[in-house]
Amino acid sequence: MLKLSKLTDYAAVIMAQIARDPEQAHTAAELAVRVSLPHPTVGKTLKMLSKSGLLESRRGSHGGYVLSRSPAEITASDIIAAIEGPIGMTECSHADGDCELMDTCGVADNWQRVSQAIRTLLDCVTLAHLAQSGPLKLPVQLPIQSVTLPSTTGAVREH
Amino acid sequence: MLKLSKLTDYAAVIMAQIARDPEQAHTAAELAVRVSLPHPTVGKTLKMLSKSGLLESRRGSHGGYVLSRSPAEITASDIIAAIEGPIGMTECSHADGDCELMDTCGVADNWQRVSQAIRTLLDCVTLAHLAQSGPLKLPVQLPIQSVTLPSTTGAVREH
DNA sequence: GTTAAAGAGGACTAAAATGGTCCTATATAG
DNA sequence: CTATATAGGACCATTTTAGTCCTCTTTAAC
Repeated sequence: MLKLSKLTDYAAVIMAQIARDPEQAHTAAELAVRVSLPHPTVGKTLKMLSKSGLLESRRGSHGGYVLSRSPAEITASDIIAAIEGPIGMTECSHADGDCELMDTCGVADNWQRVSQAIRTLLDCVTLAHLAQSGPLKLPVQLPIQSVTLPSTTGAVREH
Repeated sequence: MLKLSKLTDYAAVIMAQIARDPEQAHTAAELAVRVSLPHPTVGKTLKMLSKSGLLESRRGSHGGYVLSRSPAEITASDIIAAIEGPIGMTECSHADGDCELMDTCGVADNWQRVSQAIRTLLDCVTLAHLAQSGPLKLPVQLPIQSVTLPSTTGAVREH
């Protein structure tokens, strides 16, 4: 399924919520109500986002969270990485290269390229995009310039 | 992490192994040795791949598995979907729309666009690509023509 | 100062997904 | 008839994930 974890999903929703009112500081309690999720869970998510530097927190009375950068400067990659750690399709796509199947694997290099392509894609999607309420009519080509894949004779399929 | 499951990883390695010698029928036992994985696990993976139509099986003595299409016509999407089911980053990106948080979510549409982009990307990666042993020097631009994202004022970041 | 509101940090539990094994049935070649 | 394979599940152990809770610290207001 290549799915995001629930917490990551929550994180995106919460970040979008904050992005729609970026001046205010938002408390966990308030956000929990807005996104219809339990307070402790929202709190946990906010802590993670804060710890990875996507949010800034103010403690004490009148405290809460604000975005540490503008919505256009926070990417989907950032949010995913904040909750799930480094983005990669395989263990070996980022790790310290201690996969014992390296020699019999034979596909590691190419999976890494694909992982890189997905990272690039997610780098292009900003919180500003995500926070937009409805689907927009204006299509924009996604630039994936930095992505390269090995060429096989005619093996790129057309769809 | 946006990670593939181990079984999917195995599936890719196994498919690549078969793709490198596509004439022969390969038994689970033989492939298990080649990819240094336990026989039962390889067997399970092969069954899944066979059930989704990526492999054809011949039972009985002298049996085994062969690709049901050429390596250039089997995509990474196919392999992932065979093991993990439909590709999508969120529950709602393919399901029957019964997410109870729909109204407070506000990001569903855009996640679905991103999911679609990843699907398109993975559709462009074929088994022929994956089966290539080493990293290749010939870079090829990935065509992501069919992918569109909502446009926000200048919110697409350059990298 | 005291108090109330808020986040920080971590421990803990319950539930779900995943990985892996094994068993029985069925098909096929020789 | 027998040996060799896959088909199809059942099953269990492990890991991951989700979710809750408790205590500590910080801050603002009175």
